[in-house]
Amino acid sequence: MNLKELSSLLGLSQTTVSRALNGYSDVKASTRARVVAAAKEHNYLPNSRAQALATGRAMSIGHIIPRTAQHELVNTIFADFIAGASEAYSARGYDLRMVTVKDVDEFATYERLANTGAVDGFMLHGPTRDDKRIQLLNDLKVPFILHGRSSDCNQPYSWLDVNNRSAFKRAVDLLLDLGHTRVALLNGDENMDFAIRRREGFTLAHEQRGLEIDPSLMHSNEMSEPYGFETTRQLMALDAPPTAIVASALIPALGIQRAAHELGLKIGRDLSVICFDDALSYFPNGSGAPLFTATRSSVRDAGRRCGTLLIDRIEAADDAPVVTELWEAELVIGGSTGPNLAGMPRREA
Amino acid sequence: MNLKELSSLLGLSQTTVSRALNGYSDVKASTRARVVAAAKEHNYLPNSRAQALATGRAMSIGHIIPRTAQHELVNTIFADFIAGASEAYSARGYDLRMVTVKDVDEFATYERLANTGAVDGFMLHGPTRDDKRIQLLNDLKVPFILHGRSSDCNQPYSWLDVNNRSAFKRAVDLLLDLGHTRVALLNGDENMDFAIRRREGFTLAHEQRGLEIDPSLMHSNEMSEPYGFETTRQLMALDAPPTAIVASALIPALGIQRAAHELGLKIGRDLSVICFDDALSYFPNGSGAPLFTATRSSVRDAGRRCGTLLIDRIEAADDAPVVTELWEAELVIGGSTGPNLAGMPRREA
DNA sequence: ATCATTATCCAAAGCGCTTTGAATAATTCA
DNA sequence: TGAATTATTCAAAGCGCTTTGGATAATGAT
Repeated sequence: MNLKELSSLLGLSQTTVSRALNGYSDVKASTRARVVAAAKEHNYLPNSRAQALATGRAMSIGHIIPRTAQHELVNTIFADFIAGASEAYSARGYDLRMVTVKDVDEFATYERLANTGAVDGFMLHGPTRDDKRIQLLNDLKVPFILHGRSSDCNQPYSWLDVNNRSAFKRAVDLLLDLGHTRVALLNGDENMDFAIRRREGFTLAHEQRGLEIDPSLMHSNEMSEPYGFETTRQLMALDAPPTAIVASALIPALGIQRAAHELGLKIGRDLSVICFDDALSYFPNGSGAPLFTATRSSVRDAGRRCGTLLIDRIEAADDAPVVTELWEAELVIGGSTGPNLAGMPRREA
Repeated sequence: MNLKELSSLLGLSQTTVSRALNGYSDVKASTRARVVAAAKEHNYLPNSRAQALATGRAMSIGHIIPRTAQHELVNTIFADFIAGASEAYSARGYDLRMVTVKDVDEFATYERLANTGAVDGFMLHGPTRDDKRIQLLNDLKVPFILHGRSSDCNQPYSWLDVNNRSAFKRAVDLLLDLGHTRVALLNGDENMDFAIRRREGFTLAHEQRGLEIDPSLMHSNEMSEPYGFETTRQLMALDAPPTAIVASALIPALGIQRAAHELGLKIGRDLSVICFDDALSYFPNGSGAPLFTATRSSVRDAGRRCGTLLIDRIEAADDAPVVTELWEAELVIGGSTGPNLAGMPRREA
């Protein structure tokens, strides 16, 4: 059933039927009612390809995921983020078009999707320092929003970010207040902007108290469980091991925990741990009381909000000013932090 | 730049330019070369909305994700699966259209996407016993494929599944061979078909040796870390606790591990654990030697293969026979399994 | 040299919708 | 009552591609 058939069935023009269905005010109420009823009865739905061509709107948002050997963006955090974004899209009649590409094709893919009109806008994941996608998309004049920010980028752009610097500063402050003096950092990949800012917060907290940071305590990598595990073993084998660790995510924190257990260290007593908790739905930070002390911000909520902001931009005038939103993470106290005991963790052979 | 502009620029008809670009043999080689060069030079790309309307092909695959209060499909496993599928799509020029819907709207959304021609086919996630989506999509005459199977469904359908029954049977066989007699099951949500089959394998292994299963050893839930943790605590508090556990995923296995540590039990000595390992890229089962003994099958590979099979079906004749593929999981021996010591795990106060 | 092929190219007709610009009918105003 | 509004409806022109069904020119066969 298409428009033509439906309208001839009703004895009306395609124009009237189309306008009736699209809520224009220039069709009589009784006519609209007839049309709507007939559409429902015959299960008529406008062909979205034709609609897209006629309106110039694809009603879809592009998410481009680069594939590389080492860097894996399709991860847990990403999954929750798009779940949130997708909720926002559905609510506004848009949907999510996801394409994974070899990293070398990434730019070309943005260009293709924009120039072929396959999408109305882009969601940008995992921005790096001075992310070149920003300039590209500004030049292409296509709406987009960053989840995160891009340090050292002097182009205008819209973003939503959690205050990673203050989150990590607060985490370190808490540990220093507890008497810890050797705090390790298990950061994410420091090509990523969020990791850069987290390191800044980590550093700032130390600086404000006039503390030097031992470079051997600072690590950066993809946030996997083995990364947490192995780095912790390495750290604890140092001549002066840390008494506390700040980790960039719950997953490496689990690795830290495993290493601690193996070494006979009790988390929260012999070793304090604070992690960033993205509040992933299927990977809660404990049930009830938080397992880990954490700086928490729901990445799913962020996705939902980013989706809404992006669609607002798509539907706004081309020259609408950029929007920015900075979220503060919440600091939740769990069982993984405690005072520094005697300046050295208790060791058991 | 559109077709019309490009062709007038070249002094050719739209027909010829279009056919040149689409590789038809009725255009002179030198003409094609000119056209291709000009297209490249002017950065011409056909408008995909117009193309979709003219060809009747959306070049996109639908993934519909229901949202419910309890059941969360957008999880880790799902993320890796779509990453794989998406690779297959990109390779064939398709992309992935994902929409999350309230569970009550799920069927209507399949219908809408199919009837509006927004997608060319569907990927079905997380099939249940007698999954009603199969009949719906068969009636709609739209290509689709299941990742998994649907017990008790007598409709024809294409699927790719890992042999969950044999995987769990082998896991239990191994434990029984090691002398364990009380083996617990931490299954996934038993509304899901994969969980049903895993339980069958679990049961079958016992039956073949004439062993009764204590119902209090069998659990079923969403596969989260706290689920593994709490269930293990519960199990170990029984009068006759199990000496081995089979878990449906790595994530609850981590919870098992945490509980074991808390109880002073050493995994692989006091408590044996085997889990199903979906080989998630960012959540490896240890690095190097496997952490857990596991039945392993890459869900990402499955996604890639499902994507290819689905596109094959989309591009094949409407009456092409269904395709099915059953993968055997690999059994990898890690450090989490060992012989049953004295029939009772060592307990430490 | 004539007719049948083959190689190239193109005009025009869709694909199924939205939207513009008018036409017509119904009301309102003076 | 006649002019001016206002309310409804519609024919036709796109949107930018692909594809059908010829044309026309070049080549081959007889």
